[in-house]
Amino acid sequence: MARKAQHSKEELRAMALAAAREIVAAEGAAGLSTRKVAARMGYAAGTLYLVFRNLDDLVLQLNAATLEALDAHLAEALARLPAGAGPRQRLLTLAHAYYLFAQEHFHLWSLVFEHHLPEGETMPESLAARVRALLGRVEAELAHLGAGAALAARVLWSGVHGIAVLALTDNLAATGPVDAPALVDSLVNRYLDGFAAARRNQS
Amino acid sequence: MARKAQHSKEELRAMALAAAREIVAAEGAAGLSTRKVAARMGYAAGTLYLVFRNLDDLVLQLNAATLEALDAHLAEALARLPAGAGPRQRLLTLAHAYYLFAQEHFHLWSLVFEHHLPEGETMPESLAARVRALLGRVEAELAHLGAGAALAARVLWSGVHGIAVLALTDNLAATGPVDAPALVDSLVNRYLDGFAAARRNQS
DNA sequence: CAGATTGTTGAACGGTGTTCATAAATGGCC
DNA sequence: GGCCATTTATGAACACCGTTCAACAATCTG
Repeated sequence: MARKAQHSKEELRAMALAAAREIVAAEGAAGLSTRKVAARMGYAAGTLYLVFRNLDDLVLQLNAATLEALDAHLAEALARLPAGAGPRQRLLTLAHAYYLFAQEHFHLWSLVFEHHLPEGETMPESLAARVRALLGRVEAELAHLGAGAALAARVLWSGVHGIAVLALTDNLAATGPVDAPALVDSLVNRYLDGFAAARRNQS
Repeated sequence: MARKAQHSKEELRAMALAAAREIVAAEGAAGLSTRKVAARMGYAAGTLYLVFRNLDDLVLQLNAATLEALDAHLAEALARLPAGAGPRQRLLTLAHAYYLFAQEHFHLWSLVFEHHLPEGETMPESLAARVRALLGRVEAELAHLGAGAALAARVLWSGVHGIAVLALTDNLAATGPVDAPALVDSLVNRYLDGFAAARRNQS
C-alpha cells in the first residue's frame, strides 16, 4: 500500500510540525491529535511514529520551534530600536515584545508551559538550549548590574511571563479590565529603580 | 439497578470533588477521568452527569475549592505574623506563602491556570469571586500606596505567580539551579523600593 | 524475473467524555 | 397488602483518542 520515499524523514518531520502548529494555533492544545495531524499531511496516523517517539515528542519539538520563533521575534524588536537606546528601553522593548508574542500566538505559547514532562523525565536539550538563549537576551541587557544580573534577569523574565499568563487566561479579568502593557511597564521600571536604589545604599 | 437517595446531590458533589482532588494531587491533570472519579466514589460514570454539566464543570468547581484552600493558607501565614509587622513584611509573607502552596499542591494549583474555558465562555462567578478575594488580600497590604495600589497588587501577584510557574515547571531549571524564594524576595523588595522612589520623585 | 527491502497502512486494543433507554428501589394511594 | 408513579443509578453505546504491529504494495538488487 505504499510507494517508496514519498517524502524523506526530514520532510515528514517538517510537515508534521507544520500541521500540528496550524491545528494548535486554530483550535488550541485540546484540538491536537495524531489522527488530525496525519490527515492534514495526507498520511495515516501510524506514520507519525516513524518520525516521533510519540505525541509528547512531537509537542516537545513543536515547542522548541515556538521558542525559536519567539527568539526571532525578540531580536526583531531590538533591531527596530535606535542605536542609542539605553538598557532600560531595551528591556522594556523585550518585555513588551514577549507579551505581544504571547498574545498573538496564544495557543502555541501556552503549549510550551502547559506541557508537563512525564514524572522524572528531563527537558530535551533542544528545548533547554532555547530557554537559555532567551534568558541570555535579558541577562545581556542587565550586564551593568554586575553580580546581580543573573537574579534580576530571572525575576524580570518570570514577572513578565506571569503578567502574560494571568492577563491572557482571564485570571485577572475577574477583577476588572486589565491593561497588561501598563503592568509590564510598572514591573520593569519599578524593579530597575529599586535595584538601582539598593545598589546605591550598599556602596 | 439503584436504590433510592443513597446520597443526596450535595453529598455526591462533595464526594466527586474529593475524589477528583485526590486523583489530580496524585497523578496530575492528565490522570483525571470521569470513570476514575466515579469508581473512587463507588458509582458509575454516568452518575456524575446528575451533578455536573460535564467534566469541565467539575474541574471548575475543583478549582474554586483550590483557590479557597489557597486563601485559607494565606490567611494562616498572615496570622502567624507578629502584630507589629509592617506592610513589606506582610507582603513578603503572602508571596512566600503563595509559592509554598503552589509547590505543595503543584498539580491542583496547575489545574487552576491550565484549564482554558471554551472559546467565548466566561469564568463562573464562583471562581471569579475567589480570584477577587485573593487579589484583595494583596491590595489591602498596599493601601499605603494610594492610587497605585491596584496596579502594584496586580504586578506583584502576577510576578510571584510567574516565578512559581517557571520554577515549578522546570522552565528555568534549564539555566541552572533556581532559588525561587530568593527570586520572590528580590521581586517584592526591589519593586517596593522602586515604587517608593518613584513616589518621592513625583512629589 | 525473483527476492529482499522499504514505506505505509489500517485494523485492533484499551482508554476517553457523553448520552440515554432501562432497570431497580422506594413512596404514596387505594 | 397490592399497585403504580417517581426517583436514582446504571451500563451499553457512540465517537473519538494514542499506540502498536502484522501485512501489503512499491521499489531496489541481483
